[in-house]
Amino acid sequence: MNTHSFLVLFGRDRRHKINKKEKNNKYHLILKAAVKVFARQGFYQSTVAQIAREAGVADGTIYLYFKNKDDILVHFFSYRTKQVFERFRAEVNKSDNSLDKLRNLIRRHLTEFQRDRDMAVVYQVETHQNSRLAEDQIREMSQMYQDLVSEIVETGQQEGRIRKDLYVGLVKRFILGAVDEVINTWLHSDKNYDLVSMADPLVDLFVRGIGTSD
Amino acid sequence: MNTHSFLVLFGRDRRHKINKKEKNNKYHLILKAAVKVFARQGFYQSTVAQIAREAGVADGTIYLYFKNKDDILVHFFSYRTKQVFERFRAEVNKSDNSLDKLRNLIRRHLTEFQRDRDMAVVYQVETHQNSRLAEDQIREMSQMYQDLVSEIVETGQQEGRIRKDLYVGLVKRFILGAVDEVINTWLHSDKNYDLVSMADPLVDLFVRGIGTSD
Amino acid sequence: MNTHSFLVLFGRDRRHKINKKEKNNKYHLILKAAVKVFARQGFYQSTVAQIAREAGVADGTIYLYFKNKDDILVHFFSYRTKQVFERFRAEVNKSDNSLDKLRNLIRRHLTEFQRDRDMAVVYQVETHQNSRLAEDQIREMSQMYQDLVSEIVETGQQEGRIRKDLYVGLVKRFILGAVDEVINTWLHSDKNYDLVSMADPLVDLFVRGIGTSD
Amino acid sequence: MNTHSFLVLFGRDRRHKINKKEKNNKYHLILKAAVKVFARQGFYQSTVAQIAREAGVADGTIYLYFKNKDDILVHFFSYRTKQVFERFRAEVNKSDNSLDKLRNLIRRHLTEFQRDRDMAVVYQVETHQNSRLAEDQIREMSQMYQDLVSEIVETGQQEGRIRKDLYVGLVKRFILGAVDEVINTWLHSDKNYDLVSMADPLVDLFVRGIGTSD
DNA sequence: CATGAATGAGCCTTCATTCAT
DNA sequence: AATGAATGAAGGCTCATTCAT
Repeated sequence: MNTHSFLVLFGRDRRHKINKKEKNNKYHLILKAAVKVFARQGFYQSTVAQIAREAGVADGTIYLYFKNKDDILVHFFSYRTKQVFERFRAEVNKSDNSLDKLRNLIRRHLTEFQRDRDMAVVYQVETHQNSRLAEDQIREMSQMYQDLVSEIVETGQQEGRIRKDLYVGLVKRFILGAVDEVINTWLHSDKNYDLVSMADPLVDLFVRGIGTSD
Repeated sequence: MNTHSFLVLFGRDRRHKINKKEKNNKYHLILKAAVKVFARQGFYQSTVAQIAREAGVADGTIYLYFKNKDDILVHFFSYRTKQVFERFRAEVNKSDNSLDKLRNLIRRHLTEFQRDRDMAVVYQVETHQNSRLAEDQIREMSQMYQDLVSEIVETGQQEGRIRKDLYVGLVKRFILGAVDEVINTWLHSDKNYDLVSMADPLVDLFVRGIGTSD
Repeated sequence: MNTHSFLVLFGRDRRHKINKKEKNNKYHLILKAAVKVFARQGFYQSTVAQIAREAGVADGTIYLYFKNKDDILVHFFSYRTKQVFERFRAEVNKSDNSLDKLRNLIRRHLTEFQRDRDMAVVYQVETHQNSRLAEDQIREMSQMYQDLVSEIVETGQQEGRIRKDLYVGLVKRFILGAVDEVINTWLHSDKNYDLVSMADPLVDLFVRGIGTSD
Repeated sequence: MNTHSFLVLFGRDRRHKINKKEKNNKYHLILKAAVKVFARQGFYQSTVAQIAREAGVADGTIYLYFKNKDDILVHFFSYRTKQVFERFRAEVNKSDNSLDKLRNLIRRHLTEFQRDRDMAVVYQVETHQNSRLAEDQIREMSQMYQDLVSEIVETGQQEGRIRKDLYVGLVKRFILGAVDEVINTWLHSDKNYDLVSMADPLVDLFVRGIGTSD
């Protein structure tokens, strides 16, 4: 007996809630199917019919949950990706040490993107597009990430673990860019290596650079 | 015997020369127009008619120089972008010192992408797509870039300027990723700052990292 | 034996009455809502969902009272409009004098159409359509109207008040057409004048024409 | 050898003109086909595919000549119907006598609408619609017609042939309405009688009315 | 070589209708 | 009886590509 049947048997009066959940389920069902299709073929190469087929619903059903095709992408960013980025913050907060914060962030980043490859692909593509359909959502997430790095750098500088002569704006791009590229390479590879194992070497590069100390 | 066969028999040489030149001109004309349109609207959002209008030719003319719409993008990568990447090599060769090589590479990279913004946009988008129309070309260029970094790292290690305990494969992504992100941010900004000025601080980060030495 | 059969056996009368009344209520509710929506947007531009919303019922409920969308229009004509046209007859019967009959008819016509603007619009549109969904109903009403005019003319001819050298078939169209156009103009105006006030001048035109007597 | 090949052989220098005409022809071809389909099924029941088939062109070709489906109707009114209404004016100008002017107008009206039945149907439907796609064009034509009637009435009043105690605004609707209804009835009949033969009896009704003189 | 009118496959979206609840 | 989520057929429109001139 699983959680669901438990609710059915003992939680009858929660009927409305269950319905709510089922409705929610279809929303998520379509969203997940859409991201899968987008990941495989790209947004513009994907058809609503393909998404519907992937989700196992009729074409028209899509429009009960999303305004139009574009809207699916917007929802993906404002729901799924935002969710992931909020986990990043939680991870950073787990430690007080700046370098641990950084390591936690990178590890989590790679972990989440490895776990949900479809999300990773769509995220990569869309954030590098010029005319971004989910412009606002992307900007918001980017800001969230940069704030985390800012916080890490500031903490590190106070601790004396991070250099004080840094242009923080550049550090943000430096870190995000490197992580993105590691993910991007993984996505275009055969993916038969562990993405998360890149975290520690990467952090090492961030902190110590490639140069010798002298 | 019609007009055409007359020219074929008696006007061959002259005709061929003129055609060659015109063809070349129009080929580049269309290519440039296409990249401009792609940069503005994305590949799939751009229409052949728009490219033709931008180039000042008829729609049908496009098909005298390119097999189809996809082919334009392939040509862009195999012609224009390859050209740029070859300049990177030349730049790296200008110095014997590994860190100078690196600095030269990054500077040239930023210089070229700042100079031709349309190319930059199309390059960014296309290299992050999953289903890459110009798969082969992109792979080739990526390889070219990575070879440069490999060479720099090896040189540096021999010189004692670059750490020996590095996973070179990761260093490549580390560097390319950071540069890409700096460019990407610039492309999505108001572009009223000098991209090339990011080169030296970036190289400094690559070499020394963000950590304090102790 | 279930709840339903219990009611069938012991509660027949009461149940039927209630149902009949509720059904009737909802039937009229939907019909009125439909006409309102049709008047605003035209039949084909109106959706069943809009009608349902306007009536405050669920989409599916419509189909408990009407076979399909077309059927609503048919019912409108066979119920509402027919009702109106029957009042015309009553009005004509109120007088024995042919010209009074005519005046009463025109007045009533304008009065009813001014009172129920939605009906007026739908009637106007539908009677001028080529492929009439409510073909039979419209034909029947048209016949009803023409019979009234026939009767008026015949009475008038016997009284010596109406010319005997008339092609009665044409007179019918002459009168109905003029009234229709007066209504049509009113419907497309700002409607801030009294439609009924047109009755007497109109009857005057019907009777005396625009020419001088000599 | 047919007409076409004759032109090809001997009429070469008219090449451009022929093209121009053919182009024009396709515009008219589609317009005519569209009106035919609209007349048969109504605007909203007609599909672009049907129009294309009727015109013998591809669906997409429609959009080379018209912005969208609505635009076809607008063009119909601003081109074809306007043309007809301008002939009305010419006809009215043919005589100086007010009653002859009126007779000429009515005759021409019935003649043109009998000649082009498709136009007649579309005109009837569209002018009685509430939400008129060709609102402006219809208003303009209506005005044109009313101006003609105004002119006729004024002339007649000066001549002493038309009563001076008339509300001219009503006379316009009185006349147009009756004519419209005569046409409307004809359109919904088997059309095996001559519409134009209604002109004289109708004018007689307009001028003398149905009443006896005393 | 160059043109651009014509094509028609394909896609997004709407909406009348059904049916499980 | 009533609901409204789900369906899927159908239609307007776009646009890459062709080909007669």
